[in-house]
Amino acid sequence: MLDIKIIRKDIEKVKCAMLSRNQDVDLSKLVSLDMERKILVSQIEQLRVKRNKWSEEVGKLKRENKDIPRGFIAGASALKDKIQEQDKRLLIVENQIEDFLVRIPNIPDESVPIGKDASDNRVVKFVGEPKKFSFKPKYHWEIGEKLDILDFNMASEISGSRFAILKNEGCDLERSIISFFLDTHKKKGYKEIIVPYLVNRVSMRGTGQLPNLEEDLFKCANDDLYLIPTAEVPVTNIYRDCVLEESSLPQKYVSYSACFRREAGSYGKDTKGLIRNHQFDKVELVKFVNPETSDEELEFLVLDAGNVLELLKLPYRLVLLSTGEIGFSSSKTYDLEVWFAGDGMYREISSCSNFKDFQARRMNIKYLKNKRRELVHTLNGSGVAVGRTFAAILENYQQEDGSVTVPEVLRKYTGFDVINSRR
RNA sequence: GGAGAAGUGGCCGAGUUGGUUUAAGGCGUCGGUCUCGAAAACUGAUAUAUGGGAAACCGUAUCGAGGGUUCAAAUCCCUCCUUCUCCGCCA
Repeated sequence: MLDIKIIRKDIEKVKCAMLSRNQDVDLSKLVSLDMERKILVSQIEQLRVKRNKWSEEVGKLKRENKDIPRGFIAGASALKDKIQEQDKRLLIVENQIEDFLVRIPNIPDESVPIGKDASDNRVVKFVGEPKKFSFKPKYHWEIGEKLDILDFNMASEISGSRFAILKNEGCDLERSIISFFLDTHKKKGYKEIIVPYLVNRVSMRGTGQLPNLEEDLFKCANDDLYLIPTAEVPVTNIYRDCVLEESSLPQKYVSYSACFRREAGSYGKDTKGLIRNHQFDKVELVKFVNPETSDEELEFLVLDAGNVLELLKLPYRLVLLSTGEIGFSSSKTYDLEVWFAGDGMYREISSCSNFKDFQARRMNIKYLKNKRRELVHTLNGSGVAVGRTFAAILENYQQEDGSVTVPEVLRKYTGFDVINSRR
C-alpha cells in the first residue's frame, strides 16, 4: 500500500509511476475522497469537544446533587445524533479510501527500466555455459517418465491437469534439492522456519495477494482460508503488527513449503511437465531490513539465489524486469532464468523483489529508529523453485542412454550418483 | 465438537452499584540529585495513531476486535477473535 501522503504531495509522480506499469488509475477520485475525509474529521472532532464538555458538566452537577438545567440533555442528545450521522458518513469515506488505496500497485524504483512487457526486460548477466549435447536433448517430462520417476497420467487421474506425481528416485531427488537449498541458505545466515499452508484473509492482504489477485488463489470457502501461493505470505506475516529492534535487522528467513496456484489465465501455457503446476515445492527467502539497506539487500538476495544454481552447475541468466513486468507489490524485481536444454530456452526459476515499505505498511511492521517507529522494508525471493530445479536437472544432466547424472553437490543427499532406467 | 474461565499501558496489576479515572499502584526503562564511581534513597519523565502549530503545546480516538444502549462506557447489552482449564474425538 502506498502512503496516501505521497499522493497528496506529489500526485504527478504517482500518476507517472502507474502509467509506466501500463495502469491508468484515476487518482482524482481518491483526492476528493481524502478532502472529504479531512473535513468530516475536523467537524466530528469539534462536535465531540462540545459533547465532552456537556457531559462533563452533567457529571459535575450530578455529583453535587444539583438539578440539570432544562433542555440540557435534549441539546446534548441532538449533538449525539449529529455525531453519529457524521461518523457513519466518515466510515463510508474511509472504507472507500482504503479500498482504493489497497488496489494501487507499488511505485517502481528509479533503476527499473521503463517498458511495456518482457521484451523491455534488461538481461544483466549470464552465468555458466549451456552444455553442448552430442544428441538431441529431451524434455524433462520425457526423461522423467522413461525413468519412472515422474507420472503425470497418474496425477491427472487423481487430481486433474497440472499436477505431478514423483516416484522412486524422483522422491529422493526432490527431497535432496530441498535439503540442499535449506542447508546452503542457512549457512548464509537465514533462519529456517516452517509455516502453515493455509492462511487467513488478513495475511493474504498483507503481502498484496488480496484483493487484486484473488482469482489465482485456491480458497477453502467453509473456513475462509486460502492455500498459500508461496511461503512469502505466512513468513512475511510473522511480524505483522510488530515493532522490531533496529539492532535485530536485517532478519533473514528461509522456508520450504508447497505452493498452490490456480494458474487462472494461463491455459495452454507450459501445459506439460513440472513448469507450471497447481502444486509445487519451493524454498523461499524473506528479509526484513532497515530501509537504508534494502537496495543492497536485494543484490545480496539475488546472489544467494544464484549461488544455489551455480553450485548445481545449472546455467542461468539474470534479468531485471521492466516496469510493465514487475509484480503488484514490488518496486524492483530480478528474475533468475535457468537454462532448459530440451527446447533451448531460459525460464524463470526465481524472482527476487524489493517491496520497500509497501508490504510493511499493509502489515504494520515497524522498527525502532531513535525511539521513533518507522516502517521496515521487506524483500523476498525464491531460493529457488524446487520443481523447476528438478526439471532443469533432468534436462541439463541427461545422458544419451536416457540416464541422468546427479549434480555433485546433491549426491551426499541422494546417496546415488545416477538415475538409470529400470526398464 | 461440548462445558467453563479470562483478555486493562513495555510487563504485573487495581478499577464491573456507568460521571473528580485526564486508567490507581508497582516493576522495568530513561534523565536528574547524591557519590571518586556504583548501589541504595529521593526526584522527574516514560503509550500509539491522527489533526492543528515553526515550536512549546493543544484537540480527537484507543482498556482483545466490532457493533449497540446513554448526555456520558474499561464498567451495561450483542456478535466475533484469542488464550487457558475440563470432557469428547483423533495422526
